[in-house]
Amino acid sequence: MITHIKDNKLEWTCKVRVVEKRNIKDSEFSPNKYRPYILQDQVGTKVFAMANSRDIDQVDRVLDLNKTYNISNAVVLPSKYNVPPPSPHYKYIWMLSRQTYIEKAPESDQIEILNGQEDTVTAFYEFYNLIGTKTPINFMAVVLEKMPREYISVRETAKTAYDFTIVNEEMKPMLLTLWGDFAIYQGKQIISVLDSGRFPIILGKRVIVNNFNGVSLSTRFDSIFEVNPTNSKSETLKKWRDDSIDLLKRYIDLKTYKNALIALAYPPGQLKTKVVDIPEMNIQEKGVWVEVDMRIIDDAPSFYIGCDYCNRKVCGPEGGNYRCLDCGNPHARAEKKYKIKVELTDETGQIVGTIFDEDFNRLLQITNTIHRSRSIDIAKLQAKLDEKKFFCEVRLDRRQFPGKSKQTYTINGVCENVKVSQSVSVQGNDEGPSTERSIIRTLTFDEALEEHEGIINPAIEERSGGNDEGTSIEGSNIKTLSFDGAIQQLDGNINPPLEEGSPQEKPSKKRKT
DNA sequence: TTTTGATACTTCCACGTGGC
DNA sequence: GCCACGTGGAAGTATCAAAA
Repeated sequence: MITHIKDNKLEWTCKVRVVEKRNIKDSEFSPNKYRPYILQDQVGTKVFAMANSRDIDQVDRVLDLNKTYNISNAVVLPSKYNVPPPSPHYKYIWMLSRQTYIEKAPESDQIEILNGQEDTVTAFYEFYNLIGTKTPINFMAVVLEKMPREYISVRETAKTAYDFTIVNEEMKPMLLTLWGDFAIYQGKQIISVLDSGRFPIILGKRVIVNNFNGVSLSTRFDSIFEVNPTNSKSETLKKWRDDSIDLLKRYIDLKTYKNALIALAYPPGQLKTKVVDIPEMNIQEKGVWVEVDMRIIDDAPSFYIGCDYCNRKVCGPEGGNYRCLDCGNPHARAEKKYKIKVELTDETGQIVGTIFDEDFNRLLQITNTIHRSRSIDIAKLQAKLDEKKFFCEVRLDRRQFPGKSKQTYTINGVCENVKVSQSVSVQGNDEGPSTERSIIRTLTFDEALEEHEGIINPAIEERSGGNDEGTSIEGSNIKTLSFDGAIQQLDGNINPPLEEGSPQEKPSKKRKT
């Protein structure tokens, strides 16, 4: 047992499983490098082990993740630092080197993982409620593509960071940002799989949920990843992936990651805040949802020219191709980015906020106004907005501009508030079981398609895929976006996911009222 | 030799000083 | 001697990446 090993005076052998291999790191106080490992014995005690500069490569070739070894006579040192060890009662560190006797245990004699709790995978629909909480979570997903951003400008420096779009088996899309070493090691590994034409499965541990792009995942210093993990949980996801390749490719073309907020927050299920209460609330990280009328304040939609990926302004011609110096996007396209001021009103008060490009385009889609038209008639648009109520997420804008007199708000995730004929639910803040999941409701962006009442369509299968006029996505027969973020394929040649727990499978099992 | 973020900002506390 | 207050360093914590 690990707990019996406290010095180097005795000859010892201990059977352990490699439960974590962390990335190689630079030593804080010397020019050396080290690689940390976490080993676990049969009773669940964990030990922090590491290999140093000149031994890393050799030790690494022997120790495989999730395999069991008999390790003898490693150098054992007391931990000098205040950082909690992986098992609080064992404050020693094992130094692994070329002198360490490491023997692979036979397949019949492997240590099974004992601790279920810390390996629990968090479901995507819980992510929205975890924004800004810094809670480390685990997740498993299919990686769709690498996004063009190469780095993030943090203050005066550019920090390496790669974004990937990922989806789960409910086709909920979102971004995963790998910072620093994670971009260099795991990022490159993922890219090489993607480059070979396959979509890897990724198991991530101890990542946090951020509000970038509405909702996204981001690494912490101690995050770990497994690309194409070999455990039983991943088999189901793998099978689903292999059955859904065409749908995944379609998702890439449609840039569905831009719908992450609507997909993961599920606006109809969110608690609505009254407008009058907003100024009193701290809503920087995760906003609050309101149910409002919308009035456009600007006479004409204002815009700027910016990077098609990171939205940052560039002083260049619209349509130009360039390298974005703000995010490193090597094939950036200078696009018109809309930005309009609107007034949101409910029965308690009103508030002024800004709607940026993505949500402005959503507004145009909702009102069936021609996408990216050269001149948008605000009066006509307003007339269409007047017929509707909207769900929006409101966040406090923490940026201070010169001459900014009062607090401003940013309006995200704009979608139409339509009557929901059946009650639907979403995972709330309570710790309810995950089976209390909503059924898919389809939000139509194409008003002409059906009468208004059909905008929420409970029965996807009943829809016919015939009339494609007015669809907002050119050359595609996809025309609806569910609140769950899944673009529905209507011609039926792709099977929707029907895994256990998928919304279609058990539409109304346990619904909250 | 070798240790799980770095940094900017905030809060806390010991200590010094001056007034009473 | 006690208290209020200021100061500096230590300790703790919040932030790091939206768009003008």
